[in-house]
Amino acid sequence: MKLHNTLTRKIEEFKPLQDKIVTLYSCGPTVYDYMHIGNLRKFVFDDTLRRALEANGYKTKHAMNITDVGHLVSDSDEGEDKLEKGAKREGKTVWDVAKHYTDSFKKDVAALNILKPNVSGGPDNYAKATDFIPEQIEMIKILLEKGFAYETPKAIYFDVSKLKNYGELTGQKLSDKEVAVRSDVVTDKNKRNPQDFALWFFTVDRFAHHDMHWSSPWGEGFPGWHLECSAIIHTLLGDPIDIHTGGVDNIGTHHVNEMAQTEAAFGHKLANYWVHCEHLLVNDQKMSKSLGNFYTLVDVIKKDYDPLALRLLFLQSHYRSQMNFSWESLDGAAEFLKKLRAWADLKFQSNLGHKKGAGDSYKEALEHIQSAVNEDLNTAQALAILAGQASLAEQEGANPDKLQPLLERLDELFGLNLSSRDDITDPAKRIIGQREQMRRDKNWSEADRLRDELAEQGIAVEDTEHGPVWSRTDA
RNA sequence: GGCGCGUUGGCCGAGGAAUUAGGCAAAGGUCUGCAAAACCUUUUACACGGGUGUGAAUCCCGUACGCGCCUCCA
Repeated sequence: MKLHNTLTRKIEEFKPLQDKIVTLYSCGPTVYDYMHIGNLRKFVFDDTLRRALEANGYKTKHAMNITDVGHLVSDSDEGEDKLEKGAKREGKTVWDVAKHYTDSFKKDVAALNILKPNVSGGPDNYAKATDFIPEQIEMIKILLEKGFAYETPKAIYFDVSKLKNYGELTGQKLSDKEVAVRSDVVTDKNKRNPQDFALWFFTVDRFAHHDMHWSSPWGEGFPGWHLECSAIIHTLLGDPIDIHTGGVDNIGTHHVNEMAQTEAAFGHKLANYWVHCEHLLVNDQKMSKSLGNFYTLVDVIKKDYDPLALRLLFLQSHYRSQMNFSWESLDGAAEFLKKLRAWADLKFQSNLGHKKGAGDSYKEALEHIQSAVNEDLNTAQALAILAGQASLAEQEGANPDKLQPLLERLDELFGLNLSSRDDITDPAKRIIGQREQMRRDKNWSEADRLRDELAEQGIAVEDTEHGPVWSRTDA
C-alpha cells in the first residue's frame, strides 16, 4: 500500500513498525461548535485510510482525541480559549459546551458511517484532553528536566531553539517564518523565541477567570493545545506510531509542535508517516467557521440528502485535492448513490435470471478497486471501476450469490452500506406480480394504477426483457 | 518575506508520456402499451509561453490567476 508522507513530500510504500499491526492516530475535533462538512471530510478520510489498512489485512490500533480544553481562539486582542468562548456565548458552563458538541460530533460521524476509534481512551473510545491532564503534566516535567521548557509568570513554554530539527515537517526555516502573521496574535514578552509555544498556561491575567484549570507542580492552570495529542499518543498507542493524520492546516503549527514535544521528551520520533487531508472549499474559498461559509451535516440532512451521499461525494475526489463543494455536486453524488443502491438491490431479485457469466467479473473488479485504493487512497478511481460494474449489471443482470459477498467487501472499503439493505415487503412483491399479470392481459390502466401504488411506497418498477426490476426511490 | 497546493467539459472530479476515467446534468435518436433503463449521438475540456522526448494533461523552466499555511480552523 502506498501513502503520501508529508515528512518527505513523496508517495511511499507503507511499512508498519510491527508486522500486520498499524498504530494510527487522528487529530479529533475541538468541541466548541458544530462540525461543518469540511471538518467532516477529514474524518471520512481518516476512516477511509483505516478501512483500507484493514482491507489489506492489517489490524489497526486507532486512537482519536477530543479537544475540550486549551485550544485558543483569538478573534479579539484577547486570546480566549475556544471552549470558554463558546460557554460565554451560550450562557453555559464549559463542560456543558464540551458535552453538547461532543454529542453532536458523535452523531455526525455515526450518520456518515465512520468507525469509532478502537483503542479506548474514554467514552466511545474517544480520548478527551481533560481526561489526560496527569499525563500531560508528566510530559511537561520531563521537558523541564531535559531543558526543553522554561517557565515565565504567564506560562510554561517549549523552547524551539533547543530542538535541532524543529519544523522539519514544514520544510521552512525558522528564520523565514513571519512572526504573528495574524494581527490578533497575543505575544508574551518573556518568551525566548517568538515561535515558542505554551505547554501550560497559568490562570493569571487574561486567563484569570478560566473555568477549566488544574493544579500542577508549577501552579494552577491548563494545558496548551498541542500537548494533549503527544500525551494521548504516548499513553494509548506508545510512540513512535505508524501513521498520524490531520488536516493540512495542522502541518505548520500543531503537528510541528506535537513532533517537537515527543522527540524532546522521549528521544525518538512521533510518527513514521504523516498523512494530511486537504480542505473543502466553497466558491473556491476554504470552508471555515471564521468565514462563515460553512454547512453542517444538519443542513445537508434538512435538504433531504442522505449523509452517505456526502460521504460518496468525498470519496469521488482525492483526499489531497481541495474539493469545491456545491449543492449541485452533492446532487450528483446522491444520484450516484441511488444507482449503486439499485444495483445492490438486484441481489433480492434472483427470479430475474441473468446472463451467463454475470458476476464473473466481480473478482477482478474487486482486485482493481483494491489496488486503486492502495495507490494513496485513490478512491475516485476505485469508484469508477465500481460504477462500471453497476452499469454492466444493467445490461447482463447480476448474480445474487456472487453479488452479496462483493457488496460486503465494498462496504468494508467505502462504508456505503450497500450490503445491508432490506428487501421490499411481500405485499409489494405481490403488487409487482399482479401488475405483470395486468400487463400480460393488456389491462394498461390497471397496470399503471399498480405502478402508481408502488411509487407511493417508494418503489419504482422497470420492465425488462427478463421481467420487472424494482428499485427503491426513497432509500 | 517563506513554505505548500492548484488551474481538465454545463457541474463535481480521476489521470506521472502514446484512447482525456467515472459520476451528475441537458438535448436528440433507438427501443417500449406508456414509462424507465439500456444503447447511439451531441453538449467546442487539459490556464498561457517555452524546454526535454518518437510521443506531454502528465516531466522541467517561466508567466498569469487562484487557494492554503506561517501560534483560530480539518
